[in-house]
Amino acid sequence: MTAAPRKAPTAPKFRRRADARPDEILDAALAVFTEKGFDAARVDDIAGRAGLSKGAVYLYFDSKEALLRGLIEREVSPIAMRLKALADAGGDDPQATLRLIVTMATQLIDDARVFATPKLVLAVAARFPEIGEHYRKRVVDQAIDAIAGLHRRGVEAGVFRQADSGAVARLVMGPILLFAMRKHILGAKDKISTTARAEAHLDLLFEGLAVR
Amino acid sequence: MTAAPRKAPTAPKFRRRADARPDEILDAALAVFTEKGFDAARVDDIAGRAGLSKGAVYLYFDSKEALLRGLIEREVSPIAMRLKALADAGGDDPQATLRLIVTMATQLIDDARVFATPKLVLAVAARFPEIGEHYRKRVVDQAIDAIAGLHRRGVEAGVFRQADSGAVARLVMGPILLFAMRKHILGAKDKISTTARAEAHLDLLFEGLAVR
Amino acid sequence: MTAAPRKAPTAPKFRRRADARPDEILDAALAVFTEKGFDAARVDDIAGRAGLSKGAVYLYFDSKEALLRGLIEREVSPIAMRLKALADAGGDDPQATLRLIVTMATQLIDDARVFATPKLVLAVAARFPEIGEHYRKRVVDQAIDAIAGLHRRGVEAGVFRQADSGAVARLVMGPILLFAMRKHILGAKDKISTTARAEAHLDLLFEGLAVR
Amino acid sequence: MTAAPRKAPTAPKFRRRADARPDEILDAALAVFTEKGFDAARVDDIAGRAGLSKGAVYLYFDSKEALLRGLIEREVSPIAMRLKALADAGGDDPQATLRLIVTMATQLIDDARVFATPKLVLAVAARFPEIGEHYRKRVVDQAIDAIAGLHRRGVEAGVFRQADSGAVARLVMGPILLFAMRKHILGAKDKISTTARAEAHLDLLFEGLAVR
DNA sequence: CATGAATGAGACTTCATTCAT
DNA sequence: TATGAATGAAGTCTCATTCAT
Repeated sequence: MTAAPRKAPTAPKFRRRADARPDEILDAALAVFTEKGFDAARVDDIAGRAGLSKGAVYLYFDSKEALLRGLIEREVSPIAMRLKALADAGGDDPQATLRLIVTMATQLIDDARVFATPKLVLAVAARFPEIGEHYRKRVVDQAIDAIAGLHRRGVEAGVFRQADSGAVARLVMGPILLFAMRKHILGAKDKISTTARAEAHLDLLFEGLAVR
Repeated sequence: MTAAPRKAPTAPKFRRRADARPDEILDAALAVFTEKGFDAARVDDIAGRAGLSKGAVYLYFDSKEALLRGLIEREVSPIAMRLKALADAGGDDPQATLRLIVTMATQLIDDARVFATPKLVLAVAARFPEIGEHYRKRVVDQAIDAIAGLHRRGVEAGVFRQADSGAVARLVMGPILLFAMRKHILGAKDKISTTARAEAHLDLLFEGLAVR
Repeated sequence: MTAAPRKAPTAPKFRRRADARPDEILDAALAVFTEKGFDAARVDDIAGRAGLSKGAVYLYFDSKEALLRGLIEREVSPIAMRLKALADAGGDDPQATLRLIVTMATQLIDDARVFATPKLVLAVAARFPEIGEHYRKRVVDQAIDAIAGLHRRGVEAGVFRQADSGAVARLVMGPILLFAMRKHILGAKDKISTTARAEAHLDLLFEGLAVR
Repeated sequence: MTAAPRKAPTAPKFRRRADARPDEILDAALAVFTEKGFDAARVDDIAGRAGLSKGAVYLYFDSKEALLRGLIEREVSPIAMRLKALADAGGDDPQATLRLIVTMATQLIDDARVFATPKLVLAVAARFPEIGEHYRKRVVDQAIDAIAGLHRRGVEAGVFRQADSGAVARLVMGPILLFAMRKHILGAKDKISTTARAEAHLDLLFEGLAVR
């Protein structure tokens, strides 16, 4: 609805920064959403962190929800792309490729900023199921499929044992996710070196548990 | 884990064991919180689902947040207890115990009601870090420790290969969690039989990936 | 959207007044809407005038617009009913009936409270065309039809000259409306006695209408 | 009454006689105000419809309210002038003059653009009483006085019956206003030819007014 | 114990107005 | 002149919380 006559607002304190704005706002939104959750985050906070007034945010995004969706989309796209590439490439030495993937994933996900989006998606998925689903399809399932494909090719090449490729993918990704969740969501503080962790994971992956 | 038992089914709808109330309210709270998230859930909804008026909820709980904390606590306690038992017991046949654990965990976590609390905790942890931490300490880390202990004893017994026990625990739990997350939080619909899944997981766990 | 944790509000100062509330609120709404117009009226004002807090208004009405619609409806219904009665009744002495109608209408519409709703409708119709249309159909056209019918019956009875009944109706109602508009909307202050006005109007009307 | 004339149709869209601007803006303002009402109209809309940026509007008008006042003033002035002329002139044949007035007024007011200002004034008068009053004094009362004067002179000339001149004026204008209001404000759709309507009105008018 | 009317803080969103460019 | 980014006041609506009954 509209309103009674407005008083003269004070002049803007800062001047335009052109079209970096949407991205800056999304950065701020990611930070605040991740910190407080979607609902508890106030648009004011986001605006403040982006160095803008509340109203300015609405110059670029229609609503708080649009902010969330735009954010997820921005974060999802490049990942999805990289994963697609991953899925297609890396076939000649499946073992080495898997090593690389595990090492990199372990390292990457250790970075709070990298895990910020997944964390947010997890928190928000109950309230916005399509966001969760979208993220799954474009990221989680993409990753799983990439690893499953890698496994299948490894089987064909005779370097991987015949097995349920989906289970393999979960065996590869699950532990990494579990660690990230404990650390970034549940506040675990344990300081294990990333490389050690990756090594231990790979070791188990390749050797299996049981003594033979 | 869900609704409290009613005494006489033919009894008037309004008379029940007075002390069942708090539990019924927590049941309702869990349902609504899980569905909508903590912030979006309205106390009114919870009251309604519990068959009470909003005001009545405040006879049993001081605040919405108290509802959340009480809920987590109620759900955490029995699990923590069971996990403690698990950690202490099951030493004589580590392989069989592990099989049992994986099978049961896979099965249990498939049930949306069982995963409701973890899901809620994940969603709420950014806003209430102590809740996340509490849950981690009493549940996640308990489970990890239990499995790690099992592994260590298995190593001593010569049935498990020497390895980083924490990594083993993650290898065991991670994939189960990953699957649950995809299903219950990210809305995945794939219908794989639980037992098949448990089997595949165990197979990989015991055999390792690489051909030897 | 929802929000951060709430502080404890102070207790309600007044106690329930049961189901007179909606009507009291509509009274207040009519007053404030008429005074300031729909947009400039603040729900707070309405609530205040009804002796309630802002929030309480929303216990009874979904939105400010619902308030407006509810209000119009409440005001329209009894008028529509009376007009319907008018249309059906008063056939035996068309001249006397017309005298009565003009006198009463002139008198009634002189009362600012009576003209408050038409005034509001006029102000609001551009923004809410259906409200305008609804009011027209149920009130304005009803009145016009009633008078036109009266004229037609008068013609049949031989007491009114043959003429376009719609034009007659406008000749009867138009001047009354014009006066009301000048007074209640455009702030005219002229103090002509209502009866004198009605007489002058009737005089002009009958000199043209009556058969000679 | 509407868009200002463009010089060369082939000229660049951006160059026009600089002083046409205010008028173009007022045209746009009238359109938007009439459509949505004063409060609901956004300065942005007005600017857009005038082919300018929001900021540019403020180069010509101090505020939204100034826009409204300037608009009313612009629309009022020529009418007021014409009415003054009407009042002074047209004395020799009062009957013919009245015929002319009724016919023209009926025709004119049928045009939505002509009635746009009265419609706006009606909608806005509750919020800005001075505007309503100003409009009444300069337009409504001018018109009434003109007709009343015409009547008086007609009485002196012996062609009109002795009567309350104000009532006569209302009898002349009221029906025309009523029809316009139904059509332009309350959305009535009836398609009666203007001339037929004027004739019917005049017929009724003269049968009562004329000396016999 | 239970109800539900009432409160009031607070958050989202809109938009008149300003001003550097 | 003209633009359009930016501000911030203000208003609608929601909902946790309270308390008379």
